[in-house]
Formats: sequence, C-alpha cells, structure tokens
Amino acid sequence: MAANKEPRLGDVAARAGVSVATVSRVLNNRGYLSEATRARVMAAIDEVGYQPNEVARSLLSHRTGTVGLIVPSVAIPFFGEVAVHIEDALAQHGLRPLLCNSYGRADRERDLLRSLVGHRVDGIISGAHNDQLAEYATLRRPVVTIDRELAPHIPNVRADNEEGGRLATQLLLDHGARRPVLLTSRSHERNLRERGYRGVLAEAAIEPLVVAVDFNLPEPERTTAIMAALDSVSATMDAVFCTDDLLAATALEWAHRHRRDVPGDVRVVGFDGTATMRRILPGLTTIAQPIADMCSTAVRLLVEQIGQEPGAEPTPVPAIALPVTVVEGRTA
Amino acid sequence: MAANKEPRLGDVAARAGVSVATVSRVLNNRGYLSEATRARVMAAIDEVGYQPNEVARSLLSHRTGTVGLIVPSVAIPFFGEVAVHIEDALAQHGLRPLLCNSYGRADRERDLLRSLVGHRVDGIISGAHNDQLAEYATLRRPVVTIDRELAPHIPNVRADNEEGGRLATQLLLDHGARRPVLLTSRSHERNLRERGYRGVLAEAAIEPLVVAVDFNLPEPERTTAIMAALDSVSATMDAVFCTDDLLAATALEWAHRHRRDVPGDVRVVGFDGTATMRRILPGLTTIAQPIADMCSTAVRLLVEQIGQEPGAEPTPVPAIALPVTVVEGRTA
DNA sequence: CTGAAAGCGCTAACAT
DNA sequence: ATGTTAGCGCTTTCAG
Repeated sequence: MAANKEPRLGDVAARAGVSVATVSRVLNNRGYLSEATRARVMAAIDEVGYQPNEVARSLLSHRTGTVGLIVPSVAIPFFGEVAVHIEDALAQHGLRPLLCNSYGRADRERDLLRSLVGHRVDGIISGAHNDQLAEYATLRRPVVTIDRELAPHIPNVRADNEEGGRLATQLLLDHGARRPVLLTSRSHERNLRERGYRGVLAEAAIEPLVVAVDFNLPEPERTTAIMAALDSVSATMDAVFCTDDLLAATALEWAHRHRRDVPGDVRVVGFDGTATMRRILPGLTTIAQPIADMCSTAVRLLVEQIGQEPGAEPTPVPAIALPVTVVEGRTA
Repeated sequence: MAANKEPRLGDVAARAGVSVATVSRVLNNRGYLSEATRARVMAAIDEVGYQPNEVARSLLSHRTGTVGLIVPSVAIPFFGEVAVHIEDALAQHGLRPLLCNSYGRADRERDLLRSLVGHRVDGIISGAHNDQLAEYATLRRPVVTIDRELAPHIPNVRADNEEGGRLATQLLLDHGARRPVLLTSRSHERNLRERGYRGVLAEAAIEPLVVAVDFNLPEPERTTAIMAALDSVSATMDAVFCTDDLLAATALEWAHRHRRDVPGDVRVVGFDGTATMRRILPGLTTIAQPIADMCSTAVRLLVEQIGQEPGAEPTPVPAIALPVTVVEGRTA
C-alpha cells in the first residue's frame, strides 16, 4: 500500500525550480505567468501526481465545498431519489454532499447538525421529518429544506401537495369511488395532501375518512398497523388515497390478502412517483412529485445563500411549491 | 441570517482569561489542568457556543473524518440500503460519508476519485460497478469494495453470490420448474450468481438458458430490453432467476402483461432482498444479501486500514463472502 | 499547571 | 514575472 503522503505544493515547486507562490498561481490561474514556467510547473504537477489539499484551501477560504444532506433514510425510495438529484445538482457547483440519515429521530438530527457545523459545511439541505428543531435557528449557516417547513425565514422547496391531494382524490371519484379513505402517516391541519383530499370531498359532499400510521414506526409493526388501520375501515370504503407510495404498496398487499380486487373492489392511488417505485410497481396509479426540479431548485437557493455569505439581507424566499403530475396506472 | 462567523479558540480563551493552548487542552482533555480553569474554560465554551473547527484540526492531524462512498446510485434500493448501513457503521467510528453516485460511468468515477483525494478523505468505500478502474491502484488511500473485485490487494466484502445462485436455482427446481432461465445484467465467467445457477443445472442435467440486459441502460430502454429478452425465451422457459430484485419486478410485470400466472405458469426468484423491496413487493421470493453485516464488515476493514495509516504491511485480507438467506414469497 | 511559538498546506499581500 | 512572508484555526513541543 502506497505511503499515505500526498505531495505538497513545495514538492512541485522544488521539482519545477520555482517558489510555492508560482505554483499556486498556475494552479489558480491568477496573476502573470510566463508560458515557460507555467508549462514547467504543469509538468511537475503531474510528474509528482499533485492534487491540491482542499483542507488547507478551506482553512483559508472558509469554504469546504461540502453540504450536509439530512434525510430520514436514503433507503426510502423518495429520499434515495432526492439524494441522487441533490448530489447531481451540487456537483454542478463543485459541491459534495455529506450524507446524514436521521431515521426521523430528533436527537440524532441534533447531533448531526453539530457534527456538520464542526466540519464547517458550506450549507445544509434538510429533508428530515422532525418538525421544528430549535437548533436550526442558531446554525449560522445557510439552510434549505425539502418538503418541510422549518421556520419562516428558511427557504422551503416542495411539491404542490395540496393540489396533489386534490388530483388524487378527484381521480378516485372520477373512476367511480364513493367512499375514498385517506391513509397517511400523520393527520393534522398542516398536512397539505390531507387538506386537498378533504377539499375535494367537501365539494362532493362526501364524509372524509382518515386513518394514520406513524411514518417512523419500525417494521414489522408498521405493516401490521397499516393492515389493522385498513381493516378498521374495510367495510365502509371503496378506495384508498395513500400519501406515499410505500403506504400504497402495503394497501395493495392488504387487498391481495383479503382477496379484494384492485381496482374492481378497491381503488388505490399513491403519492411520490419515484422512478424506482414506478419500475418496481409499474401498475401503481400515483401522484408524481417533480423531484429533479425540487432538488435543483433547492440547490440553487442554497448556492445563492452561500454566495452572499457574510450576513447579508436574508433575501426573502417564501416556500416554493412545484407542480405534481398524475401517473395513471391500473390500480385506480 | 446570523453572520457566518463561528467563534474561534481565541474567543474562548479571551473570555476565560487563559491562553489558546489551555483551551485546546481542555478540549482534548490532555495534560494537567486545574479543575478551576477547566471549569472556567468549559463555561466560556458554551457561553460563546464554540464548536472546534474540524478543518483546522484536519490540517494538522491529516485526518478529515470523512470517507468517500461511491455507488452507482442511492436511488437503487440495494445501494440505498448499503448507504444507510455504511453511514451507520461509519458514525460509530466518528466518520461521515461523502456521497458519490457514479451512475455506472467510469469517467465520472474517475473524477469522483480525484475529488475525494482532493478532499483528503480518510478512506473510500466503493460499491460502483465499473470493473477494474486503474486509478484505484495509485490512490494512496485505504479502499474497501462492496460486491466488487477491484484488485487482489483491495479488500472486498460481498454476499456469497455463488451459493445464492445455487439456492435460487435449486428452489425453482424443487418447486417443479423444468426450464429455469437466468435473467442477469452481465453474463460472464466471473458472474458468481450465474455460476451457481449453471452449477445446479449441470447437476440436474438441464440446459442453461441465459439472457442479459445491461444494468446501466437508461429507462425506458432497459425495461423494453428486459421485456424483449423474456419474450425471446418465453416459449421454452417455465421460471426465471433474476440476479436482482429490480429485474424480478420487471419479470413480474412481463408475466402480468402476458397473462402468465405467477407462479402457476412461470416462477420468479429475485436477488438482494432489501427491506424496502420486501415492503413494496412482499410476495417476491428472493435471495437476501446480509447487507447490514456486509456494511459493518466493510467499515471495520476500512477503519483497520486507516488505523495503521502510514504505509504499513498490507495485512492481507482476502475477499469476504457472507451468507445469504432464502426469502420465501409466493412467486416461486 | 499554563503560556509562547512553531507549523499543518495553502493563498494573498507585499516586495523585488 | 516571480519570490518572501504572514496568516487561516488549531495542536503541540518547549519553556517557565
């Protein structure tokens, strides 16, 4: 195994017979250089296989080129896809994500934040699900959230969840459902997908029926809970709008176990529409979030904040909601 | 937005009325300290909300506390799960992963490696799929691969793929299949899952039937290609062993479209058995890789290499193959 | 027990 | 056009 000693600027300088400053200049393409020395330095650089030490550069520039990416778990298809697109968008700005899985635990997220600040990340993109962590307020670092309202002054990018809820519910009604139930992870005022669902049902004068199963329950409790929740409304409903595709998958399994035909006996619509999910369950009818757009937007907002670094005016950026699309499958 | 100026050691020192050296000592718990000053410094530390600058520490210690994690894409369930477990295992050693998606492109992987070395990551864990990138040989940095033979001296952790191939194939035969086809992403001598498949068929005196569809084809070409591949063997086969669960999902869709009952007309077995996949397609019969074990083993090997840093004896670590398990679903 | 000072690898004045 | 030097924020001898 090669000795772990990377060549330094001085090694290149010595080799090229110039000073470190000169090497630094050709590296950063700054100031006046004679073609001759530039060439000589270039040669020396790849003779010794020199690669600038970004750590040293960071110390001076106060920029590490890294961004903390916090998600509940990249094993969840939605966040896996988010991670890919974020990484891609960051790369276009010469940034790399430090991956953090919070598992939905507030304590872990707190530790992660400390660690990221310690590493002096240039910014943080948070898609975690713990609402309102006070720590974010005192971070002294640019933050952008994905599908999560953290605080009024923190930019938030998300899909148009309420419209998505409306589209899903309307689609079920259009296909003949009379009693669509909402299966979600947390039912509350600010659940916009739920609000869309309730809105459409109100117009249609249909009584809403909501069942909730906590997103962060461990398996197999979660699956059991979902099954039980569906059992509890089984007699009265003829369709399910699931606020994410994973719930929808379990709803399909529930129907299968109960010999209920989909969409004949019960219609199912999901939410998220990740590429992976559509590959695994191509038949699933769902509402697709514009993940790639959301991610490039989030990165753009973050980079803008990083750009005006010091402590400039907050440039008010309200929540940005991007349009969703209906993916017609054969489950609704 | 708060000014992006983190407090420095000097700020704490001034506040506590001591020198920076003393603050450094309490931070690192080194040398002799009077309880009085220690307490005073501690107080000062959290009065100013001090958080050590890891960048500066890294410059001195030659350790960044970061590890490059290269995978084709965390949006792929297997690699998403790998990423989660790697992050978890790294965290136990105070390390964080810098996430890199190679999309299976060798040129991108080359760039990623350069960038990671530039960032002076403490090590690299590679689960990417481009075989034999020469760059790895000259990395001067600890490397461990997951499910990938890079070079004889680079430790590799993987599932017992050949045994998995055998188990899958045997299971199909046991369930009555007479002509199981292998659907894989690349057919060749060193495809161990394929070797297991061929081995069992040889014993049973059944002619193997292999169709391959490149893993890195973009959608929707890939799905089309898989469908076509299955069409091409449709008449002669009665079962499919897919070398990953994504292929299996598409095989199920193929059967659905052709009104072929599963497992009545055609039996399907997959490979990987990630938690996510099992949640989405709980009925799928598959061979589960011990992902958590593989990841903690990979991290352990990496940390050992990092520990003996300089350029010590390579401590020969042959490929480690961990046992797989059969997940009985209802597709075989 | 604590402080002063050197230096990690690099960039940016300031000289020459 | 190129070299010298002073830090970036921290740890670590070496003094005291």
